[in-house]
Amino acid sequence: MRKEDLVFAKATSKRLEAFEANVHPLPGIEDEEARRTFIFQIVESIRRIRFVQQVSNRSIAESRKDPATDYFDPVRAAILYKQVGDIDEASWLVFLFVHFGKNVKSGYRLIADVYGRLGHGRVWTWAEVSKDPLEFRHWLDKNQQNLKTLGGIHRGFGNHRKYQSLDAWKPNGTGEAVHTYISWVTDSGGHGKLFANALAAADDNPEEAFAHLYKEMNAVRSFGRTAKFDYLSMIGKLGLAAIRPDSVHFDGATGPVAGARLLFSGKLKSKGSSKKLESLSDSLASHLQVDKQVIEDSLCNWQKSPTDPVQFRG
DNA sequence: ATAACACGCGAGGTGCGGGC
DNA sequence: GCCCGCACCTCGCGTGTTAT
Repeated sequence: MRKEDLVFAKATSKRLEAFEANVHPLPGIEDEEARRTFIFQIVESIRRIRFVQQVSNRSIAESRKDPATDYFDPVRAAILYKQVGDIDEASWLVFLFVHFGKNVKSGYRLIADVYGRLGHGRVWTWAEVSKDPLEFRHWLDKNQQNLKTLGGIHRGFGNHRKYQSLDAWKPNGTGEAVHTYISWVTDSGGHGKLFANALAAADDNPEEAFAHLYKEMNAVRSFGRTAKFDYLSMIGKLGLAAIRPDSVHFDGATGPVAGARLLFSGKLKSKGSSKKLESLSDSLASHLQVDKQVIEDSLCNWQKSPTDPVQFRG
């Protein structure tokens, strides 16, 4: 661990003790090994979540926007578009990033080849795709097989999206997800207005606006708990809207809930509603002075091996 | 050795019914 | 009405096994 991480780990340790004394016991980390591992996971989560901000502060090559090159990176591309004030294109890239994810083997190849129409000239920019979503779906339908295997190159979804289908017409396929996303956004008149409306409804409270959008985003087909949370968190981190997770949002989660169960009850199997675990986790985030996403993320990773610090992969 | 195949599974999603 | 738990669905991936 780097020096500043150690300083932070020490502070976190103190705050955990205060939480145990004043709010709720943490039987899951009574064991010293488990406690060290949990703190380690928090440090790791913060590092990953800060990564986006750090990248934003460095200069980014223009080729990151180009799906025809190996440099294509949807997050860096989104940062570049945001820097020139193109909120629509930046947010659209965040959507693609969350929908397809980053595959362990093929990286962003699937996003690049959907966004870049398999290298056939034009790009499915927000302007193009939102103008005629049906045209996109027909293109997707025609290129199902090509997207999967053209040139002997495998293109896959990321681990978080392993249940997602590339299908253009199925209710839970990519076509429907893209189409419902476009409708959701254009119904408000674009991303800028969509986010502005949410902030206005929330009196500019970043957490309330997040909660508002989290509910609204049910309109996007196949975007469940994880995708909504990741999308809106990323929109916030990139500064595309001044929003921030209001809660760990445990509704329908498995991994993070298991982590919370273990932390707050000491057992993986125990009674106790996920609503209760959710509010305890939210409270923990506040006490540790970290973003809700940090707790959500670290609980999930910690629970996989509670006494053994494993570096996050994939 | 490499490809084709089979199988179990997962930081998931949706819908429904029961309990409060 | 909210919240919970459950059953059932989904689909590509990793892993191991069998066929070339």
